[in-house]
Amino acid sequence: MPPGRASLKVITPRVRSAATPASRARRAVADPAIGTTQRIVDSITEAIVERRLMPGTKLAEQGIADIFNVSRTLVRQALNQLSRDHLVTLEPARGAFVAQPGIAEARQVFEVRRMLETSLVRRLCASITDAQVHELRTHLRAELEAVRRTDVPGRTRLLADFHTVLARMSGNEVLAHMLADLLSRSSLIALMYQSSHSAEHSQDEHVALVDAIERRDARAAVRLMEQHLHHVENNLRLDPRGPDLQSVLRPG
Amino acid sequence: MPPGRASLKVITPRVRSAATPASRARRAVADPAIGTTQRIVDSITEAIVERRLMPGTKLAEQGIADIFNVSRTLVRQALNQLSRDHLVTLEPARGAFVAQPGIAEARQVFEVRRMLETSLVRRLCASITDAQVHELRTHLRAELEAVRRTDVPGRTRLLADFHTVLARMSGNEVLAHMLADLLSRSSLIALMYQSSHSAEHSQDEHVALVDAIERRDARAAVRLMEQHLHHVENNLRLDPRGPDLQSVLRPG
DNA sequence: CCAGACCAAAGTGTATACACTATCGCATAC
DNA sequence: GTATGCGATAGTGTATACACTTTGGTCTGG
Repeated sequence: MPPGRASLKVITPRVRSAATPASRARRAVADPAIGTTQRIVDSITEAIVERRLMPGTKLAEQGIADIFNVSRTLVRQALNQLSRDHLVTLEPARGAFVAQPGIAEARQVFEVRRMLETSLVRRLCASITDAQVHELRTHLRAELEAVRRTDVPGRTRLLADFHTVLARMSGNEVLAHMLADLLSRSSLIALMYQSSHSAEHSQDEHVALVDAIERRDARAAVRLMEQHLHHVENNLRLDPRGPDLQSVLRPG
Repeated sequence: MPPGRASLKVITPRVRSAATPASRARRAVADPAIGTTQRIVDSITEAIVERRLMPGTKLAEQGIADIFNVSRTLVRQALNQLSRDHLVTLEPARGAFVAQPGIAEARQVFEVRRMLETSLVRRLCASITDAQVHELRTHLRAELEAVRRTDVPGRTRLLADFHTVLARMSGNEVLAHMLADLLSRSSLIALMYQSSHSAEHSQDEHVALVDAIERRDARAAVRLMEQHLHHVENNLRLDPRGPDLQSVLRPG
């Protein structure tokens, strides 16, 4: 424990400004005017998605508390939230661990994503504006650049963000929240079962999808989204036998 | 505060059995071998869905803590979970209140339900077994009885449970969880904007839907589910002007 | 009589204390 | 040599303590 902590007692301004629950997991450190607990959640989320915390890693409360210079109380709150996001698993009286989604869960996540995202693009074809199409194009350019310069963490984030952007454009926040949940779980899944899925391929499919959306061709857009998600899923190592020893050997 | 509490100190057995996170909000009181926090969550959930706690009601931590004979710590955990379920709203430094979903949120919830549940029934038509159809029929009979004897809380619960049962039958737990979330929010919404939607009508539609599913007629099943959800939504008082004063007059 | 400042009571936010459980090493028995 | 049991340590689960914020009422000045 760091010395000389008693007199510090930094009083957080604690602004009550909407708190924007949508903007999570971006810029973890040094973000004032946001809840302390949320900062911890964001920090851990980022660490997990960026592969700095591997699945199965134990997250000891006191350790995290020391890092953030807070008490275990806030860390527990953060871990609780993360467990609701399915990014960590809470085992009673044993502690918190970075989640290890099993094969079944992975398939289920992708199935629900297909359900939601196909409906999403169909809806978007009817409601999207030219400005929004332009925004998508801008995003696609950023993706392409990240892929070209093989910026692995950047392209990973951008390729996932593409789906988040689509969800936000629907204007349906309930949908956007649920999809955000599924996307962070997908990140963990990709991380565990990733094989040789090429980023270029995903990027190409994103472009084709936006083309269809721009044409307001709902039928094609739905088909492209469905294919895209199938491709991503099928490029994972989700064979029953394989590197899933981890979930087989779990204490349960 | 109840007297003579110091020496009680009942030690909960704290069994580590799976904890079945799916089975929530059923039989709140006196359920051993389940977490204390979960008992509080279930209890409040039940109270909200059964209209014993009206939207906007303040949920003071110490008050709840006294009722359950626990410390505010556990109550806070419970309230945090409930806020993740969108059943209560947490206002910083002001407290927890039973949520008051606005009109926009209501429409969004129903839109996402249509996305998920139409896909759900399509999928069920391909995978459902005769035993599962039988289970659905049994549920429909229970609904019918509750409607016939005008058992209002019972029929409300059964009509909502119908959708939960469908979700569980898909075998997709991720989907089931998300739908459970949307259903509890729908309960709150119905509670706030309920007009004259007749329970008989919903029950009829459930029967027609199961008929289509039994025939494995995906096209019809999807259409019936879509219509059903539209009917439920359209029978709410979701006009911009109207009894939504509550959300208009909210402190924000 | 109304407006604004001030004060007390109540309630939330965070830290800390304490009880209990799991884990791991080590000793002992077989 | 392996297995079983015991004890020390670390870590989680819950309660309590305390600081700060909100809130409602009262008092004072206009």
